[in-house]
Amino acid sequence: MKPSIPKGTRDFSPQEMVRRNYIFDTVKQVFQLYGFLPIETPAMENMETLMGKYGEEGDRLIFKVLNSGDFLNGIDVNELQNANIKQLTSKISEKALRYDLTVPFARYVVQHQNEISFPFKRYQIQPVWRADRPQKGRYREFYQCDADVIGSNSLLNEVELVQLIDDVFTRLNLPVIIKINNRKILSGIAEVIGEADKIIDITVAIDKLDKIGVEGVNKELAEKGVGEEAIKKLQPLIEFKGTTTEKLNFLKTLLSTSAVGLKGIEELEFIFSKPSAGISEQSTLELDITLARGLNYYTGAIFEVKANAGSLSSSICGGGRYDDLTGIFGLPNMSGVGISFGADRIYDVLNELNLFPESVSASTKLLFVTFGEAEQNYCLPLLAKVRKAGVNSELYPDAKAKMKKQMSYADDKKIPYVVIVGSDEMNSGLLTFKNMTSGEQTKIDIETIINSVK
RNA sequence: GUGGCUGUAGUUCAGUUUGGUUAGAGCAUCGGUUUGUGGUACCGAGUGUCGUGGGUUCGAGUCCCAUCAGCCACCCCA
Repeated sequence: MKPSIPKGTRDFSPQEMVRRNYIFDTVKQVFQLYGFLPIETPAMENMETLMGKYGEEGDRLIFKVLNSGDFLNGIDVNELQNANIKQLTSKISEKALRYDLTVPFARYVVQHQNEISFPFKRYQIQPVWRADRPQKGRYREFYQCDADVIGSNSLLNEVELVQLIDDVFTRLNLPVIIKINNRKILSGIAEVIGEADKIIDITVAIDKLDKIGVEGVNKELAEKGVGEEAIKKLQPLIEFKGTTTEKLNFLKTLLSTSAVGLKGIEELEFIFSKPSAGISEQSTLELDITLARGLNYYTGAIFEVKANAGSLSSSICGGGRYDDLTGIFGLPNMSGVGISFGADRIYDVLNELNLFPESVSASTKLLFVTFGEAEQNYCLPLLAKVRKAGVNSELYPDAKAKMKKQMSYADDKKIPYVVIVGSDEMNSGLLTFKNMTSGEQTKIDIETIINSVK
């Protein structure tokens, strides 16, 4: 059998893991800096926890887990043949792999509401799974790094999240463009053009503007049954260009008859008025009226971040405010706002742009090379001493291995120093100490070695 | 769910156009030159059901059909 792994999944070798940890560590540090606390939730959730939260497309992409044991128990042949997939699925599968971290978090909050003091700021870094067709920047198993504040309506949370995003990407040295919009504005627009019930179709179409252009958007709108008149009304909005202030003023006129729309504008004005605290020079903050985001549960601000360099055009971070995610689980009036970093996509971008720092490794510094068991025994206490001094070190384990083999091992592992021990060294107590970068070697005692390696 | 491209050694690929003897190369791995010296040198070694199944043919890695897998794009998304 030829070994392989499922489509869309990957192994991570040491070099990749070191780099991935660099991303996770950076994100985690910033999360903690902003006062978020960690939680974890199980890989699997009950099916009904997940279904229906992500739209129709989302349901299709949820990985279902087959019931254990005789999963066909109680299913008759007719049912199998008539194949109402949805109904059948619910009978043979009660669990599913989590699709994101936000919905499990909402479930967690409801379930643990009595232990939590609100507002609750949590972060969560775990893999999620989607039964999507893999392609560039898209995997079936990938890590999300989420930070959410729940139980607070304050728009200051939105402001903080923008700064947090900026902080993370500044630390990663990655120039990004942070786009903001507000679902209320999109609702207002749908309302004003008289197609309030088509809000989802309209936002999805508008979202594709920079990809398929004005004509493409209009075509899609028409296909979805949006009236000609309504599409016409939409044009000035789609084509509008200007500064943030200009955009907001323009929207105020356009949405003057929509209470929701005006509320959305007010919220955005607040957010844009605050971060005088500062976005770093390498990041751009932009109000993008066409930003929509597919997830159904967003109700207020929405965020999306794209790398300002490199070939990956999809978003590397996204989020928004949801007013009633916990309502479905029985806890109403609990507003939350959060963002999610896509670690794997960030990795791809940093990798392409060569932005990983050179020295992100904590590997072995010193290797003991010996000629046999006697030498190994002589080295063991020395090894313990070196480790006690806090130096990452190891002893080549196979006593019969040739020197060449041991030296190659050090070289492959990029171990900077080697200590060679044979009978001479054991007799004199002066060990051969070799600097693998310069090739120089000297005979010194173990204390001197520790001091020069530290 | 829709469309396009690609499957040959551990890996990256050549060979497919125009069917013809024993299917090659780089890298990696292992061994040796050197029983106490790596990264540079030289010598040597090994591995393939040519993705799978069927068909055409005297003969198929090469042509045809099916199937599976991977990649890319759409949809959607981190």
